[in-house]
Amino acid sequence: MQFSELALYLEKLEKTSSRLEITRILSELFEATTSAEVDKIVYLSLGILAPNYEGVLLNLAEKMMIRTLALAFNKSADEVKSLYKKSGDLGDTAEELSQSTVHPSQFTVTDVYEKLLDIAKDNGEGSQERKIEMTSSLLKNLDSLSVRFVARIPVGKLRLGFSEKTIIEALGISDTEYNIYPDIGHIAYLTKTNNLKNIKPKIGVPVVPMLAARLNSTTEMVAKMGQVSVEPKFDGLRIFIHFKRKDNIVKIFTRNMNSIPLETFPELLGVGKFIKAEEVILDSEAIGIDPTSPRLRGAGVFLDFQKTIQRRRKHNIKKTAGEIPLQFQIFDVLLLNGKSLINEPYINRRMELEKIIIGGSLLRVDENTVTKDPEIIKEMHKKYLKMGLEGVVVKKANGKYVSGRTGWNWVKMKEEEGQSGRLSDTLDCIVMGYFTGKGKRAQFGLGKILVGIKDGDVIRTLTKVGTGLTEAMLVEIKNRLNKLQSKEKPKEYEAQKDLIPDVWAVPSLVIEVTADSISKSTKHSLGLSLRFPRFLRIREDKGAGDATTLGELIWWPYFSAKYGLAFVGLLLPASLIQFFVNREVSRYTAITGKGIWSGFLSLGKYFTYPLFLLCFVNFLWLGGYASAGGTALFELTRFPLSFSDRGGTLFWSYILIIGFSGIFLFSKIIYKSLENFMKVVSAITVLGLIFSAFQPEVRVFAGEFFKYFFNPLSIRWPTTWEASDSSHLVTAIAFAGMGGFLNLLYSYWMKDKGVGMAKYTSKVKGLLIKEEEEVEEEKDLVFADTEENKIMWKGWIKFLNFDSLLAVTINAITAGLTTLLAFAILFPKGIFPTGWKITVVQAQFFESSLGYWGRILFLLVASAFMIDTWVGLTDGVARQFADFTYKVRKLGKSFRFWYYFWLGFLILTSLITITLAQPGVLITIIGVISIFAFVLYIPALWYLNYIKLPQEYPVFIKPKKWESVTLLLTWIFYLAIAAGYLWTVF
DNA sequence: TCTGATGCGTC
DNA sequence: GTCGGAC
DNA sequence: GTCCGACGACGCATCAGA
Repeated sequence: MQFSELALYLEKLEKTSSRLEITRILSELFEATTSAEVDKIVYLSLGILAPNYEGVLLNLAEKMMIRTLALAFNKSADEVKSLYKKSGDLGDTAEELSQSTVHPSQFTVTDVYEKLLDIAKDNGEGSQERKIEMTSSLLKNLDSLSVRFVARIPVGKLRLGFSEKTIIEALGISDTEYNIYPDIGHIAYLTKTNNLKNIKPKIGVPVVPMLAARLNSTTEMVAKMGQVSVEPKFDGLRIFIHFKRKDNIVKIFTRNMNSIPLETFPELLGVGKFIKAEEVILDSEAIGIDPTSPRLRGAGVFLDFQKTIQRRRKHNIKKTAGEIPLQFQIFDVLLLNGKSLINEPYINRRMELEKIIIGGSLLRVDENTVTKDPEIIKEMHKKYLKMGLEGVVVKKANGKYVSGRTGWNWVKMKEEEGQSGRLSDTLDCIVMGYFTGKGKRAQFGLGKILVGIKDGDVIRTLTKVGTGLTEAMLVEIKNRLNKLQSKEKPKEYEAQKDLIPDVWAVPSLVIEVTADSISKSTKHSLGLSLRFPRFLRIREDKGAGDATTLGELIWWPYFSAKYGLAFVGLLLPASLIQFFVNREVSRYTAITGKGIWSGFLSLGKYFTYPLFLLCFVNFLWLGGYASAGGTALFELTRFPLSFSDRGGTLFWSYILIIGFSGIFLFSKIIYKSLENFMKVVSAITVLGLIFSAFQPEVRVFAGEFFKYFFNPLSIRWPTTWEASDSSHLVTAIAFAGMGGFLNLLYSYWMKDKGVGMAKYTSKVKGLLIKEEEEVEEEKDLVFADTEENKIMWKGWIKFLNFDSLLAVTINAITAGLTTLLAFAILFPKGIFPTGWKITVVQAQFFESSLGYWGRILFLLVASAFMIDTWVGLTDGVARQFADFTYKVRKLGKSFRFWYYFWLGFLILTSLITITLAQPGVLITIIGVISIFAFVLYIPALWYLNYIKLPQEYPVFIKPKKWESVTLLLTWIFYLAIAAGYLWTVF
């Protein structure tokens, strides 16, 4: 057949949209074809030269075709490009160009096919030029209509409205043969020559894979499929393994029926050792495993898709295979010892699988749950998401292996019911410009849009979006953007050169976008991008100034990361400034030997009573620390299995609280045991954080990070501000250096440490420790103005400064490191921890550097850290309260009585309050109140230490002038924060 | 020998 | 991979 | 429900050209 004749058919096909009509025309075409050419016609009309698994590639596509057309029709590449922009189709462009030239010779279909095959075969040095020349001479010798279609073939876009399925229908056959012998050209040939007979899957020939439809309602699943098998969905590569023991044949195919050379996955060379059968075809998902993780019962820790895909390579295989070992999650068997299992019910196929697979670190049969209960599907879905997997695949229990996505046999579910993407929040992005569409989209003049996010004053590209747009929306957006059109790139935009849209738009239009996850990007100027982005809607209510900023993309586990770099600059001053408060608190105790509340009380009840009330309310919520520890333990143990996050957290929190309350009973000097325990826990935490921070993936971010860390002046505030944001920010500032009422605890720890005059007062001991002498209220210990005392005083002050500075510095370091890690690890992955998840997510810091055991270690340390904080606070607060009540009302009870009274009260309160809210919320309450506490009591500290005590004690204890200046500045700092907070909230 | 452009294939 | 349009 | 064709990010391979 002359190619020109085929072209007439193709033109007719292109014009018709009805599939019935297309099918009719195709059968007419096949009727008119000889059996010798039918395969070539089929291939060419699909834009291919051979079935995928033969790996015939032209290596000539869009850009090269533009050059080809320029060469063939004597135009400049720019001229071709601009025509292409307009038509959106290189075939149409080629046709248009070819009309002005003569086409001397004619080619048959076979001629064209063979010439293209020659082009495909060429490679090596100079091949690009030769390919272009060959293609160009082919086009020059065809009539214009043929040129249209031949030019489209290399680009792989025939746009005729049909593909394999329709061809099969046109051939008048069922798809069963094609599905197990997916060479459409050969099938057409066999049909034409009446040789198509029943065949079965064959080793070395791929099977068209069965795909999962999507549904995110579990009840619908059960309604459609009845009894189902629920299985994890891994984020790896779909791999078919063909194995024949005789001659040790191993062949591998992908989802698209491409064959992969066995050298790519050397671990499969010896796969026969793990298969108890002579001959099998297995369906599986290959997924990379973290080689540093221990393999518990053979199972490893999964790497993400980006890592796994690196295994698909030709070079450096050995090294990469060591870094990214693959685990094959097997879930189906299609051929077993010569018998096709395709028509067996799924459950039976699985039973066979379990018999023949020797599970280990190479092959593993997916775990599954057979059920009819939508709730159980939901539970499994939740569980697998928690394990870091993609979701679930739900399979009809008695379904056959049906190639393609037809019917409700396999169903996948990624996101929660009712959600549109797996990202926890949708993003509001600024539309930076648009690209003219290709093919069908060309008529709308817009095919996709370039979208970005504000990063300070600059707007950086995040992703292109082209899916999710209806045709009406294409038009709508185009019209809007034309009004916002800008000849040049707006100067606040930053975009790399292969991301220049056809039309720039001034920042104004905001759209809502969703996606599955956030990935690191080298292509987009933001350094991040979206996996599977899709358009949701135009945000009519938002202008460019309201769009999501870079800072809003993360939520620092310690309340700060939500503002990303914008917050970082505040961190260092916020942690260090508390030094001045700590120092005054401890100074008072060192001089008088008394707790700080005694000092406040000496100032009068009208000041102290309200302050105490505030303090009292504040510490009702300290159970938040215990429940944060509980979250970590629940995550670690996953026990009790059936409990929700909340239930499990409460369960472990109660165990922790009750367990650790023992310290109060048995400890000789409570402060000592707390501090020793804390030392160990802190050391592990800090070392782990430092170690994690030195991992290469974190180091990359360090430069950028520290620039902001040490230069608070470069803080860029997020443009949107919600009341809850203010609370988080204020809390972060308060906690950066352990602030608010917590600073007052210093006084009591100093007392127990016996610093200064406190060494002459008694210490609080455990309830069950026999006490020779009752702990009493402190005596008034005033020392004389002697040279000896002066020297002693200098020593105390040195110690106080050192101790306070040490505490503040450690806080600053941990806070800084955690922010860095959040920025480097959580941010790129798009993990925004909230509520119960805060502690758990931080485990990823350790996991990223120390692997599986790092995670375990972190969760253990985190729970220890949190419960220890709770114990420490409960003890300290009980003393504050006891100090206060003992002094205020002489009820005839001892200090020790009041201490244990408040201890009991606080433990009880913790047990109750942790049921009311998540740990994050509880801790936020403490943080916000703390800021106001500073404003109230810093002046009181000043009065006590700078005015009152110098009147009663020797003059040498009077602080220096500049010290009162630092205290004043500190007070102003907190005053400003508190005022700012009130201002944004109200 | 390195880098950018282009193509192809995975999800 | 996601999504919308045509049938 | 089915099929088709718009569109996404990103990793590796190859070739051209500095």
